Amino acid sequence: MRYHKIPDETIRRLPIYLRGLLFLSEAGQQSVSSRDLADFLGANPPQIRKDFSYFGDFGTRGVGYKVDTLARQIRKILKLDVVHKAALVGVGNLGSVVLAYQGFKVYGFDIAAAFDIDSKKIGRKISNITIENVSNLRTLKKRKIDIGIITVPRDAAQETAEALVNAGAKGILNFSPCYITVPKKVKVITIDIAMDLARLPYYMPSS
Amino acid sequence: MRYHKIPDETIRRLPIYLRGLLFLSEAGQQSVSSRDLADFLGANPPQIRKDFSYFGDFGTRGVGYKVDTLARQIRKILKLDVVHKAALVGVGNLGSVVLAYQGFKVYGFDIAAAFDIDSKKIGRKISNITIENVSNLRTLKKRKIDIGIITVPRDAAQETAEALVNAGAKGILNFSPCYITVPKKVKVITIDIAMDLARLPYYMPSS
DNA sequence: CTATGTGAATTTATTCACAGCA
DNA sequence: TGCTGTGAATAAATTCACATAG
Repeated sequence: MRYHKIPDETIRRLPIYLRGLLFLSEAGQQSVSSRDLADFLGANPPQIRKDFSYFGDFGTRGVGYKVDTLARQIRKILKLDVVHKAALVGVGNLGSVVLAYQGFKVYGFDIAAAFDIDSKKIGRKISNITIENVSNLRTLKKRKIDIGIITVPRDAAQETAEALVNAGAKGILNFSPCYITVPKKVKVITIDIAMDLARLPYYMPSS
Repeated sequence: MRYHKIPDETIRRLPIYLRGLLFLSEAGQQSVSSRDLADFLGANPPQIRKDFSYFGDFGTRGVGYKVDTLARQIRKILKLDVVHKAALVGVGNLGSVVLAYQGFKVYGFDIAAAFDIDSKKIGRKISNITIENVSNLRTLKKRKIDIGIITVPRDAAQETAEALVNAGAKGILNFSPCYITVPKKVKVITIDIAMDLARLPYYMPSS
């Protein structure tokens, strides 16, 4: 293995591989070939092998990959091998669901705090998290929280992002349907499910 | 403009452009340059121009693009200029939120039906939709519903997909964290927000 | 003078074919 | 023999530079 710049597309796929490996591991499978994994995930084998090869020789020729070992390697590459604490801002409909969602845990995420601006919500508990006033955001650094999850209405997204960055957030998961500006060192990933749905008809046969 | 195969990446970006244009339109802006739109969306100007150029000459040199006209063009390209009826299967936590979500309407989507397997839920109403028994799925074609939204637990995702395809679905939005197999003519888009969150730490400075 | 539209150059990503190791 | 790892070939996407139209 020689030095290669790692394609962003490879990074985008690693969580998918990890998801599959965790499933196979739960199912008791110990070893998997690139072909089997590809079939399981709807991917293609050379792609998988090349993606892994950027990081080292993870497999055994003639055999395949050890499921658990590979999962651990990917976790490490993605820096998911340490717990990341996150704070959610905006406990409305969507925010409540994200807060209650259990699917983050397996990737090492712990939503450790929730904030809202509505005094009627403050003090209430959802999924064992007490909702705090947004003015408490400044306590994030002290609490070792470095990820922000934005589930406020669109108009408030930019200011929320800025508050999170000021409070020390290094990464932001933005559920508001808009672009937000942050300092370069902060990584933002925006999720807008309507955007995904919106390209479905293009690919659908016109009947 | 000559013939070009249209990149998938362009299709992926069109909804983002549309989102921005709709916002600008609401704000009363009539005209926009590729530079302004790029600034607003966090994109880059030549990219935007090239993307549009695949479909025709939408702009005016020296001036820019007419916001409303361009929005209408993109809608047409994405086939969002007709109403698409969708059926949601699995009215749990996530399903209820998706059902109540108003953000799809602006792109011409109408969640016209909801199904669940739990008899306690059947007959209840959410967002003016009465939850039906999944056995009613076979009525989809008659009701001109051609999009399925899967919000069932992972174990039930594949069978739900098959039921939807049998009922005539041409496109599926899958919220279950797994790959689902369908006939080639059916387009599936899978959304797994944990996948997006999972690549955030990789890009975050190690502090 | 401004901002689009686009061929050409460049960069990035995928696929292929097969050498190499268990 | 089987499946990985990878350089080379191919394909796809982005960026650039600038001719062109308003």
